[in-house]
Amino acid sequence: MRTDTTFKRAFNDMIDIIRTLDLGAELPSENALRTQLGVSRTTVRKVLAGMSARGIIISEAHKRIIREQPRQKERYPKKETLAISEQVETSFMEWMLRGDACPGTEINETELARKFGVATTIVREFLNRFQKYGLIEKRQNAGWVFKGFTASFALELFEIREMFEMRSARLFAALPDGSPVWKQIQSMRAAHLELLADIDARFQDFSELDSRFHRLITAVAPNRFIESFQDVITMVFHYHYQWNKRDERARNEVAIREHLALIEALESRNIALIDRACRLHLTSARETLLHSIA
Amino acid sequence: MRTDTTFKRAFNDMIDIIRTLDLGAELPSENALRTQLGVSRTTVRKVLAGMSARGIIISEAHKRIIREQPRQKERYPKKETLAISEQVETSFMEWMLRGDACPGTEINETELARKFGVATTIVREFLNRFQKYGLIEKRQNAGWVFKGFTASFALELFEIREMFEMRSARLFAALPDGSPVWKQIQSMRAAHLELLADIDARFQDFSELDSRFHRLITAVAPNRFIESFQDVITMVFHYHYQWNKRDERARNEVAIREHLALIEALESRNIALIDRACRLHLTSARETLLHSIA
DNA sequence: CATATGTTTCTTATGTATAAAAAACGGGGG
DNA sequence: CCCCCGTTTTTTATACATAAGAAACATATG
Repeated sequence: MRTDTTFKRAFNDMIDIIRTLDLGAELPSENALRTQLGVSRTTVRKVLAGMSARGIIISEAHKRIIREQPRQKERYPKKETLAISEQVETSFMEWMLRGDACPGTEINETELARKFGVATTIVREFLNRFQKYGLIEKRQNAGWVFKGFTASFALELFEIREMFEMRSARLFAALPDGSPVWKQIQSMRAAHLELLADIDARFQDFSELDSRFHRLITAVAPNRFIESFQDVITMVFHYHYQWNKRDERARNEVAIREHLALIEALESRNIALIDRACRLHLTSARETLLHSIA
Repeated sequence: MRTDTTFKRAFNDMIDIIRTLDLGAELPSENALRTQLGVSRTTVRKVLAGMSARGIIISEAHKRIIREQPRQKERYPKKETLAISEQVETSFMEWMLRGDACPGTEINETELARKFGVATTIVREFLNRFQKYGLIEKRQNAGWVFKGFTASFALELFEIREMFEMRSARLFAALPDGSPVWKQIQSMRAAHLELLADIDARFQDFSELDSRFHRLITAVAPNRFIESFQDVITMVFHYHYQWNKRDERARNEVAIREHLALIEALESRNIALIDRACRLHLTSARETLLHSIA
C-alpha cells in the first residue's frame, strides 16, 4: 500500500552516480552507497537489483561492475519520486491558491481525498501539519475552516517576521571578526551579485536564494521557534508567487538590491544602519505581498 | 470504531441541566438543547433516549417531562468523556515528563501505540500536531526524535515569549480610556486578589489563571501566530508543573504578585513602567522554569 | 409558515491491514 | 576485530473499513 517513491528517487540518483564512473568500473560498497543516497541499505539493494535486471551493472561475487551507461530515459518521472504526502501538499496549495477557496470555506476531508485521489488518512495528516501555517483552523468533530489568504494574514505574518528578523540582524553587530558567519555572508553576497548580473534569465531562482538568505540571518542565534516560523514564510513565498507572477522580474530585482544593502549594513556593524536596511526590506516585501493579494 | 465520548460528555452535561429544573418540568426543545450542549441534534437525541431508558425523563408526544432527578452515580466517569486523541496527549506527556525519555531518544510510533493501547494512526496524528511545540522532530521514513525538555528549550521559549509579551504590553500604553479591555483587566485583578487571599488552599488554581492572564494581554492586538505560541506556553506550564511540584505554593504566590504589579503598570500607561514590570515577571518565570529543569 | 421531531445521508474519529523501507542479526573473509 | 553482504525482523506510509456524530432532508403540528 505504501508507494515506492523512495526507491525510485534513489534509482534516479544512482543513475547520476554511475554516470560519474567509467564503464567496467567497480561500484562502491552497499554501505557507501547507502550514505551517498541517503536511504537504507535495503533500498540500495533494491536499486542494485533493478540495475542488474536492466543490464546496467553485473553483480559478481562481492562486487558490482558497470556494464553499460544508463540512459536518461530509464529515469523514473519526477512525479513518481514524490511521496503521496508531498503530492497532497501541492494539490492542496493549488486548490487553495487557484481561488477555489474563499475565506470561510469549509474544508471537507473526504471531499479533498476524493478530489486528490488519495486516502483520507493522508489528507487528515496533511491538514494537521498544515495547521501551523495559520491558514486553516480545526473545529471539533466537524472538519476544518479555511481562513483565507487575506491581507490580515499577510500583516500578522509580517509583524512576526519583523520581530524575528530585526532581532537576528541586530545580533550581527556584536559578532566577532572571526566568526565563520562573515564568510557565509560574503558568499551570499556573491550569489546575489551573480543572480543580479543574469537577472533577465534567472529571476525565478530568486525564491530559493531569498529563503537561504533569511535562514542564514536568523541562524546566528538558533531558536527552534524562529526556524519553524521560517517554514511559514518559505511556504507563503514559494506557493503564493507561483500563482502571482505579475512583475516577478522587477520585484525580484528590487529585493536583491535590498538584500545587498542589508549585507552591507550587517558588515558595517552599525546598529542604526542595520535596523534601517532590515526594516526597509521588510516593509517593501510586505507591500509587495499585500499588493499581490488585493 | 469511533468512541462515544461526545455522547457521554453530553449526557453528563445534560444531568447538570436537568438538575436546574423541577420535577415534572418540560425539557427545552432538541434544538435548544443542541445549542446548550454544543453538540449535534443527533447526539442530543441519543442523550434523550438514554435518559428515557433510565426513567429519568418520559417522552410524550412532542415533549419530554422530568420524571425523577438523575443521581450523580449515573454520570459517566471523566475518562470516558475524553476522546482517544486527548487521552493520548496525557499519556504522552506522562511518558515524556516522567523521565522515560532523555534528549535524543527515538520515538517509535508502533511502540507508543502499544504502550498507550491505541491505534498507530492516532499516535501518528498526535505526533504531527505535537511537533509545533518544538520538543520532537521528524526524520524522513524513520520516526521521530525527542529533543528533550532541556534548558535550551526553556531559553528559546522565553526568548520568543519575551518578544511577544513585551510587544503586547506596550500596546496598552496607547489604548483609549474607553476600551473594554480595561474592564477585563479590572476583573483580572480581582481574580488575582481573590486567589491571593486564599492562596494556601487554592494555589493550584493559579495555572489556569496564569494562562488566561497572558492570553488577555496578547489579545489586545490579535495575531494568530502569537496566539498559537500561547498554546506552547500553556502546554509547558500545564504539564511540566504537574510533575514538578516543588515550592509550588511559594512560586505561584510570587507570580501572582508580579501579575498584580504588571496590571498596575499597564493601567499607568507608562511605557517604562510597563516594560520593567513585564520583564521582571518574565525573568522570574524563566528562572523558575530553568531551576525546575536542572 | 415556522418550529419541532423523525429519517436519511454524509463526514469524522479510530481501528486494522499490508507493501515498502529501515534496522537488526548473522556468518564469512580480510 | 571490522567491514561486507545475505537474511530476518521491525517500523513506517498508505489504504481501507466502520461506528459515532454532524448535517441535510422530510414530515408533522400548531
